[in-house]
Amino acid sequence: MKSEFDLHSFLPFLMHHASEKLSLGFRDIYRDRYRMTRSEWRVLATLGQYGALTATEIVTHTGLHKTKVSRAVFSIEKRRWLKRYQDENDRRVHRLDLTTQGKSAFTSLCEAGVAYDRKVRDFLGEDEFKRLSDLLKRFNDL
Amino acid sequence: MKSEFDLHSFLPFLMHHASEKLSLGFRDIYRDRYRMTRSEWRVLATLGQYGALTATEIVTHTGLHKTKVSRAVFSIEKRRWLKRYQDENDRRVHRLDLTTQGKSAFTSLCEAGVAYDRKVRDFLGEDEFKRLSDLLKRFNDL
DNA sequence: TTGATATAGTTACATTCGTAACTGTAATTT
DNA sequence: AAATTACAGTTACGAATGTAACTATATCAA
Repeated sequence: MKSEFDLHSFLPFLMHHASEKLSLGFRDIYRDRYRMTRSEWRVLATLGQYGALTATEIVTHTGLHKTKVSRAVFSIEKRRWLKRYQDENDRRVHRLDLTTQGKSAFTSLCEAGVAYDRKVRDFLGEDEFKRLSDLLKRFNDL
Repeated sequence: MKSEFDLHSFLPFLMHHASEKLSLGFRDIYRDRYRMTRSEWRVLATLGQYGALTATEIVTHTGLHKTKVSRAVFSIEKRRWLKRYQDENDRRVHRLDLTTQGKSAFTSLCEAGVAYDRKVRDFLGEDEFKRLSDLLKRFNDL
């Protein structure tokens, strides 16, 4: 069958491959160290970085589906890595805040993240790394 | 909490976002047109492009997990878009080949793929598009 | 006020996924 | 050739996912 279409040069395919390779490399770390899922890692990282947030704010920051956030929050709470505080003005809302344990897990994974980042930078080279980051950011506007 | 780590500049995160944006844009097409999943689309595209293959060869080409391929093949077969032919020399193996209907679905999606590709090219600009493709390909060696 | 609409977050359900175990066949070793 | 090992592909099962429906609360409009 003849065609001008080639799956292996199709950008969604290429991008997905690269993305999986990259994500799984880091996932091994948080999975092996803490048995965390990707959603959990992202929620932890967001709370670690921005401090106390509501679930909806986490959705905004991460782009995760709200059910994923809900479940991730529940499971992080079960580990006693975060606590909920009911908002006084709006009782639908819970402010979510990492506990000391949660913060220390976050710190530990941040270090791993920085190391992983360095590894990728070295692999691509600093210029290419920067170029790729900039290109990827453009997709927010697609 | 202070840290040199920033989730929003973390390459796995950036890449995953861009990848989802890109993949879902095209997924809408094959999902709405044929109610296909991503695995099914990839299997179809691979068979369309390379002609008759075995399931293992599809795994090699696509990087899909073999259970995904097995299920996708089954479901494409159910639509009568492919037929199996048992290999004469090795009875474990099935040669998978698209039917006329399968080929015509492939052709139709190829056209959509080319159009989508053009849209992304226009968005990024030809040079940047090329640069991005090349960068992504490097991740195969990571 | 009351009724309608919107929002925060959770839950139920059906679908999809990955791991591991399995079946059947082929290749290799003894 | 019998026993072992390797491989193609499928299936069972538990975990994760997305959609849609739901609960509770807040906001808006009449």
